Amino acid sequence: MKKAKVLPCKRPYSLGKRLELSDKKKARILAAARLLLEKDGFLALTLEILAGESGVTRQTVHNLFGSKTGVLEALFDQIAFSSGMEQMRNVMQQPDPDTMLDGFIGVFSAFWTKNRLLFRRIHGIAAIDPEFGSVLLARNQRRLSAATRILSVRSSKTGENFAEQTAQRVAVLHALSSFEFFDALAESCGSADQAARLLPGLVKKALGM
Amino acid sequence: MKKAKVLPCKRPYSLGKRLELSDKKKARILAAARLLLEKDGFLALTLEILAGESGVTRQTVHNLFGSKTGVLEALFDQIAFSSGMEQMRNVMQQPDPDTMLDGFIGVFSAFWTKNRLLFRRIHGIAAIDPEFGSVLLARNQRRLSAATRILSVRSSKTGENFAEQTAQRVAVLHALSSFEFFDALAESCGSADQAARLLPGLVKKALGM
DNA sequence: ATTTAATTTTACAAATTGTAAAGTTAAATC
DNA sequence: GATTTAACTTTACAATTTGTAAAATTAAAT
Repeated sequence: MKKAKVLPCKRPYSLGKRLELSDKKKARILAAARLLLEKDGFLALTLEILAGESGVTRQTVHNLFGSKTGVLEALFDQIAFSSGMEQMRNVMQQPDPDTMLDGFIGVFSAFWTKNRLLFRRIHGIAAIDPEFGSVLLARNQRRLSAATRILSVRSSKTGENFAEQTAQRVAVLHALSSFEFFDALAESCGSADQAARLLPGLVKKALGM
Repeated sequence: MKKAKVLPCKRPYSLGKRLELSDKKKARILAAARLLLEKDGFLALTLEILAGESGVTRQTVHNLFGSKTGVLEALFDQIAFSSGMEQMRNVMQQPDPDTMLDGFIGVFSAFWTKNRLLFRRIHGIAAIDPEFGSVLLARNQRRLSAATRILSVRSSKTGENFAEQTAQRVAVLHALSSFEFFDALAESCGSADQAARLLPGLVKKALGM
């Protein structure tokens, strides 16, 4: 005789501790993904290895992130929204545009330094995979609008209000504060710290300040 | 009765026309690889599709290039050693360092402009795959030594012979003449041509000239 | 004790890269 | 023109990896 399958009458159920555990696993997976990505690169990072390093099964990775690129997008979001970037708030509230500019450069130098290898991989993925590339555009956009604001405020304060020149300066500042340039400069200098020391003066000279 | 298999007594054989045909196929494959790479990126480029577009079988691609990355390395070599770069000879033979510098910037601006999408992909692959990354280092090295020469000659002519400052300038010039910076600047400006127009002045200001 | 849902286990399909062998074809040589 | 040579194709197969799906397990919530 079959056991009659009882129809589940829905009962309220809050996740509580189970959600905590799940979040911890998510965090472990992202941490492992970061290490593996930095160490061996995107091609060598398989979900099998990632799951093994995280202490879960491959299917759990799928359940939590949907796909391989899903893991990377989550990792990118985690980095972008947390460590180091919250200081941009303060920077953008400074009254003096020169102080803003220094803060802007400083925050991004620190950010690129801290996450250099990871961003190199992530930008690499964006460069080879147009679909993933769109993920980065939003971030770039925010840096662009910050650069625009800084230079607009400055040009209105100094009175030199040529729209064209400001647009050109914005482009230059945006390019000089990009990860790509920072990484290239750090490579040329021999260290990210040296690049961070060089950058502020370089930017000012390039902007003609 | 079996046909006795005749032992091949080696006879001289020069490839002649067959080599030509083979080279044409190679060229067709590389051309198709470039288009596909630029259009859809590295992940979407499969050997199956590449073979189809080139009018050969997948195994022929393997025979000619060994592997997928083999195709890319061959493509990279083809670009790096041919189109546009031969002008660097002339540039480096100029007597005046300022002329050299202008030529240096000009040649690379044109080179990056011409191969922008392709280099974006190639640098992307290098960024995600450490093994492939080493392929780019040699090229970067040649640009670095050119930058070093230009600035050394210049500092010895102007008399300002501080080794430290020259080293710093070399690093800056190397970073400002990198593909990564050019691509970022072109993105900010809206076009590669505009970036190419901006770059010479920017470099001079950044180098304090 | 029962219900719930996260996680694991297990199984499978599809795509892709890579390898290998036999057969085909056309150029080069005699 | 017949034979040799090697590029190329055809065909087949193995390995890896991603992605999907269902049942079984487990531990938390009720």
